[in-house]
Amino acid sequence: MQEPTFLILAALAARPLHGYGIIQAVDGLSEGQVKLRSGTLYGALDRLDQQGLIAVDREEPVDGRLRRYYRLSDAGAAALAGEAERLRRRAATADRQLSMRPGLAGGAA
Amino acid sequence: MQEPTFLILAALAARPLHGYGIIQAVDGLSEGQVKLRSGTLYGALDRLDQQGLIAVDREEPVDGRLRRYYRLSDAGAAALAGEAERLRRRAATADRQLSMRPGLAGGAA
DNA sequence: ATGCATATGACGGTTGATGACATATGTAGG
DNA sequence: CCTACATATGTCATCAACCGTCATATGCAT
Repeated sequence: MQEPTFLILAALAARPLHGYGIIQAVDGLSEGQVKLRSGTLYGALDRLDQQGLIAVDREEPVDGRLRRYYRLSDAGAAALAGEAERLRRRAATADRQLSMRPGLAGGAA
Repeated sequence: MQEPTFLILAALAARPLHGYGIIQAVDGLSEGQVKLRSGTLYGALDRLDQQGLIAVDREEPVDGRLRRYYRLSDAGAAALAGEAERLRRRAATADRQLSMRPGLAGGAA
């Protein structure tokens, strides 16, 4: 799972959001590091919906246009939690390996 | 940076390795979760070399064939450390968001 | 002799992210 | 009034990275 996908799920975990709301939430969650493009977003939304990780929560007509809210499904929450755990393991692994790096003073070896 | 790339850098952090050694190291580091394909590996090796994150350490002729060892560069170590930190933040963000999930007993809200 | 681990590498296909574009309303400023 | 920007949804072509498969070759064990 890539970062944009991961952050979309994370954004939807707290509450249902519509497309533009997700873009803003991801911007906030990533401290401005990840600017989600609409191309990335709507493609990911379709994909995640098909995979059952998210679902349409409700549709509200605003200014004569349909605003679609998505929410995280139970499967999506599980996937997100699993991925978070995975990331933590990877980070720990990298640190462990870096501490064994040759030519480093203060190595644990 | 994707997971295979990340794990290649992590594998090389501890010591220089040749291609097949990296495949085995990644398998071990990921506790068998990530089986690196040779197609992924050699493509990533070329790319990371071009980016200056890894470098050829030495070349040893074994059985009439060249075995090429790569090592992590300083830039690669910095990139790996930065990415690890990034992963940790993402994991924490996801957990925080999940704890705010509606319909959950025991939410911190 | 058959098969498996070791070992390097190329090639085509798929997936997911990116960048650019199209479209439309509300709002603020000149 | 006109311009520009935030809000808002969506499509399309392209690209980067990964995946699966194939090709090739040696050493070792059965």
